[in-house]
Amino acid sequence: MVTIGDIARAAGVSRSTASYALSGKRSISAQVRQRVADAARELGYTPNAGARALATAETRVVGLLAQFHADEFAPAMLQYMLGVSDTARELGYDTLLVTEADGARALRRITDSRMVDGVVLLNVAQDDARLPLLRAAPQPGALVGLPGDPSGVDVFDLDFAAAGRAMVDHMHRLRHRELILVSQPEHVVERGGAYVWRLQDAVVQQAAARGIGLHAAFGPSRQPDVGRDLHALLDAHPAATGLLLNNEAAAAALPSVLHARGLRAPRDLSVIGRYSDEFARTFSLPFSSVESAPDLLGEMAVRHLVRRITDPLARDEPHVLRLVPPELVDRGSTGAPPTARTAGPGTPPDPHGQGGRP
Amino acid sequence: MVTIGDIARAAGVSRSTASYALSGKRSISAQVRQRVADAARELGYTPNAGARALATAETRVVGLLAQFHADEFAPAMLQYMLGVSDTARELGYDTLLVTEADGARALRRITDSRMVDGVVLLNVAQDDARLPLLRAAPQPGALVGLPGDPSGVDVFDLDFAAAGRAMVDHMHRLRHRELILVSQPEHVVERGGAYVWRLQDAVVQQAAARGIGLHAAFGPSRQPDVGRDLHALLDAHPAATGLLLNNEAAAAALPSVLHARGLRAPRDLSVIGRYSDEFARTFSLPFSSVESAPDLLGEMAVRHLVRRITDPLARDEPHVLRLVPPELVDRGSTGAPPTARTAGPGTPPDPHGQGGRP
DNA sequence: CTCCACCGTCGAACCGGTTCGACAGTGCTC
DNA sequence: GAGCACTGTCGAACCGGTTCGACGGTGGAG
Repeated sequence: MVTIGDIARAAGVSRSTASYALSGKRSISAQVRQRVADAARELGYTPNAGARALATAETRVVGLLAQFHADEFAPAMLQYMLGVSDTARELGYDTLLVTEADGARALRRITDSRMVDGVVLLNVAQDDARLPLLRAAPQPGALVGLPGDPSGVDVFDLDFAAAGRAMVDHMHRLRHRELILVSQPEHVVERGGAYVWRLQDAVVQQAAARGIGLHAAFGPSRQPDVGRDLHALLDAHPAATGLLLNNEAAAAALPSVLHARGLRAPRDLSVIGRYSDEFARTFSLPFSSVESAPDLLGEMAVRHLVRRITDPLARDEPHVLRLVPPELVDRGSTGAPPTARTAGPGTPPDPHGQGGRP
Repeated sequence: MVTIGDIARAAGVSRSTASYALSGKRSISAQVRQRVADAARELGYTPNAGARALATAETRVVGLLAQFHADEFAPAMLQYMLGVSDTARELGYDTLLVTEADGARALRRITDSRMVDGVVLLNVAQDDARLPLLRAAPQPGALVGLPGDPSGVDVFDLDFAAAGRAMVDHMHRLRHRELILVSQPEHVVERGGAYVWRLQDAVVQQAAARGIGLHAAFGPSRQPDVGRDLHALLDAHPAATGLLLNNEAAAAALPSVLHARGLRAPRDLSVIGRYSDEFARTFSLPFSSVESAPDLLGEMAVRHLVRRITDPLARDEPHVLRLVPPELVDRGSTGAPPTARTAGPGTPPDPHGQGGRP
């Protein structure tokens, strides 16, 4: 391999001069600078990353810790990963992807060995085992996902509570009186997927405040369960005229379910999901949704992370906790409720009698 | 940070002795070995990755080059990535994820700077710009995807030709006489996505050999185009009784299309896709499919790559080109053809008159 | 008892960069 | 014309590991 010594020899200068000529950290005569640049180009010189890391104590690599659980919807994760990776590259950083099941051990490995200058954690749980390690690590960290204790790191997430309220309010404005909410699988909640109940609690509260009947359920993340469960929910609550989905798999399965039941949105049922526009287009999902903005969140996390890495002043700034406001993308799947959801006989319009607002 | 010098001092030995005690590359007395191990554990010693890379000329990192094109179906890529990443970790390697648009430049960067010990290329095109660079690089490389010239690297891919023949033969055994094939968007082919025409050519040939009528079309990769195109195809070829899909987006959109037309598989139309079982479960796809085995392919690529990295004998072994045989996963979406696909009036059973086999 | 082999340990060199301090040479000021 | 500041370059040290060659000490063979 070609080293800086080779460049120096070719340019007829010392190694240190070659280094300064390339980095520009000291003034170097124009002739020497040119000779060094020419030599580097001709010999095809690329600095050895390990040697540079050793000398400068920085690697220009960020760690990306993604955890994949069997009961979660993996494809949604890809968009976060791309947001992180693309932004990192734009800022001159490479991305070390870690998908190890034991995220805490992996985090310790890459931080202790100084493989990375900073770390982005995806899919952060309420009480995330990786967090204490990250706080103790010498490298800064940024999270996508809000943990119970956000201290010591920069946190970025969708404002799930506001998203829940926006969903309910949208339905309320259209005069819906009874809604179904399908959340993520209960396992996700048990594991600490706080965003599930952040949205759910907000939906429940806002529905109560608006005098709207609400049926909240956890949905599976896989077929055929998720389709079966959707059928069961619609069977169980025939008076519900609106469906809120905080579950990508349920959204993906819903078109088949609706068609099987001869229902159409928004004629028979209004539907709002919570997923990205990219996701909707890729999977042919015709439902309005609260944009989850994975690429944006990944990008924000990396930008803040890199600022903390490179700007010595930024290292001691107070940590940010940024919840991006939800944006409802209208794909025309909501409208006024039908008088009764099914044309079938005897379905009462409001069997729950929760009444309207005063 | 704690270095091997700290360990050596704590254990009362020299740095070299500490190194040998930890690596076991020379015989060391049991007492010293124990003292060093204790010191390392108590002080929480982890070797500095950069220093080790500099000294040993290996990083224990593999590069993963994934290219995302706007007109391709991104989620399918995730499974390849996980296959690579998980297997690499199992073998003691970390994964440097590169999603840069200019894959050739990225490849040069990570190989020249010795950030990686080897490279896996995903989504390899017929005439892939990254390939000449990879052959010239000092690190070994493995591909997922078959290029025009597979020399100098290990290649792993699904046997798309065999997959095409298997699809046709399956339909032929069920006595279908007219089929539609939906491939990837034409842009994918133009860019060099050889797998598209490897499957398509095989389907065309095998159909001709079996005396089956075939309508081959490129499908878009996004909604709403893909749904519209499926409708148009079914309109244009009312006599076709079987549908072959080499296009994930089309498979994802098909359930809605079928329901909208009042068709059911396999009663009215037999369907075979080409995607992974994981993919089918995640996206609620009820169609039989040729398993594309992304995790397996990623795993094979990494295993061979690591063997070439670590085994000095393996470096000079002839390169392998492994096409894994297709496996048809039966989800019950194929059956005998109906006498006519639609119950509507006047659809001739075999308007193309290609006739059966002798 | 001597010689030799082997075991366990150490010091030094090396990997390929970066950076600090020194210093020769130049041009300016007074 | 002496003193000074500044510019451009160099040598050496350092980052934190690994590894080579040397060497003292021990035990066994002859």
